[in-house]
Amino acid sequence: MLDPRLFRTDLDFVTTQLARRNFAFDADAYTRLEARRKDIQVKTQDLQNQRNSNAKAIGQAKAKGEDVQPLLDQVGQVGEELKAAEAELATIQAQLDSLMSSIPNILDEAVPEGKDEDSNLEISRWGEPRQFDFAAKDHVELGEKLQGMDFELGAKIAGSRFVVLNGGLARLQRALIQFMLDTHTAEHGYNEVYVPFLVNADSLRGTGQLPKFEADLFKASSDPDLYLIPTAEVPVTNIVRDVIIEAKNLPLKFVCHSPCFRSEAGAYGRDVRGMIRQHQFEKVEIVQIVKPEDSAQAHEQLTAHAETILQKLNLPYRRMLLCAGDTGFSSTKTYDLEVWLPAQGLYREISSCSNFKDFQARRLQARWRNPETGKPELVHTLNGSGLAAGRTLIAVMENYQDADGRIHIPEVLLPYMGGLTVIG
RNA sequence: GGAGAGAUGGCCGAGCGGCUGAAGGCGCUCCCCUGCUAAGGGAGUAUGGGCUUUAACUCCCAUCGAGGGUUCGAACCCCUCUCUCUCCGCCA
Repeated sequence: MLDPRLFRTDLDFVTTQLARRNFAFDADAYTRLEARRKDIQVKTQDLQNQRNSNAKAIGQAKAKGEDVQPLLDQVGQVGEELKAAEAELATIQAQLDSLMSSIPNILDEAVPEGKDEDSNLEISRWGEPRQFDFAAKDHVELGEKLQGMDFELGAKIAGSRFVVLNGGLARLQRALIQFMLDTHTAEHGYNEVYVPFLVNADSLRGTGQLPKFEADLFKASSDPDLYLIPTAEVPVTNIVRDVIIEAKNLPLKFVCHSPCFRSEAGAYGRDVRGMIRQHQFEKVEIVQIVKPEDSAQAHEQLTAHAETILQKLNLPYRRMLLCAGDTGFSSTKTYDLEVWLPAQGLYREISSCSNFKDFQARRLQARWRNPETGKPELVHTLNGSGLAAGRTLIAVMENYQDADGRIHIPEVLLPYMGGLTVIG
């Protein structure tokens, strides 16, 4: 949710900024709605004021033992009028809310123009892709050969876009998760949390998945309304919903492992092969809640924390700055980390690190008390994958394979593998 | 799943249908007093909105778990829901 004041003070700025995203904002419709809201709100509050002073007068007259009947006769129609005005205000307010919550965040100045991923900007590269003296196999082939990755079984048990991992590969994924959690808590100062994997609609509104992206979610129950989380970002960021945080407690840094569930509606035919795009996958998420002045720096830092994982695993990657058209709805600026997949010979998204500034905080009413003003002010929220475990598993398999299709365990994972050094 | 009790400011806690946005206490902030400490005295201390062509103040509106209702008027009465606690049952 954007700042309503920005709309009142600089509507042109809002319109041109949203156009960068190819978001057509109807400023005239907004202006008309806002004018009506103001009108009716003033009228409603006027009537409420009348009602209150009438009621007060009756109360006082009664206390003095006077006859209140003449007063009662006077106030008759205020109630009806007020009721109508309140109903109208509620309708307009709902329209305005629905309009406002469908508007994406304003992009950071640094975000390059462009309509899709082809315009994303490469910021840096790390690591040298390994030279293979044999034809590198992809993870599907490797997984089947090792009898550690079974998509048919996943399909039998659940359906398409599900997988069953077995033996060493299942353990390798768990090792990756453990390694990531340990690194972020011990070296990067994050606090590990365990959270609900089913969330209510309020939480999804807070982080921006609702109302616009319901189709991407799995709804688990209608009474009560519960959804499977598409990312731990949702429950973790909602820790601070409706909270006023003391300045001394900032920044808050959370790390959380969770399964993620995505319906991938609209992704039919894309990435059908293998574990790239599943309905269920494991991810370690890092989240920061910071003072507004710190968020730009925190964004760099948080992205570097995710990069550390790739570096320790010795997986070549590059950092991309997403262009205007590719940046997510709630984000002002997003870095994607893309890991090298040798079988396909390309870099593939494995982490997405975003600065939401106050966009989520406004929906969440997540605030801090600014000691300078003594007033509650909105915090800035950030998050990033640190990393997507399923895709990291793929990257390790493909980058650490040998000519016989065996997977060598990266050194940093050895302590988590119970003595296993090679799978296969 | 069954039976019962409850939800009021940062915390505890009072609250008769009518000057109650809310007593009192604790905490916190500022001031006074005291040689230091302790104690004492005074003042202040919710959030959002109306609000925009400045800012402050005054003013107005809303909010006592949430949503409806009754009423001229609801923290208080009625209904629905959510959550918490106690006991019983079940369970990893």
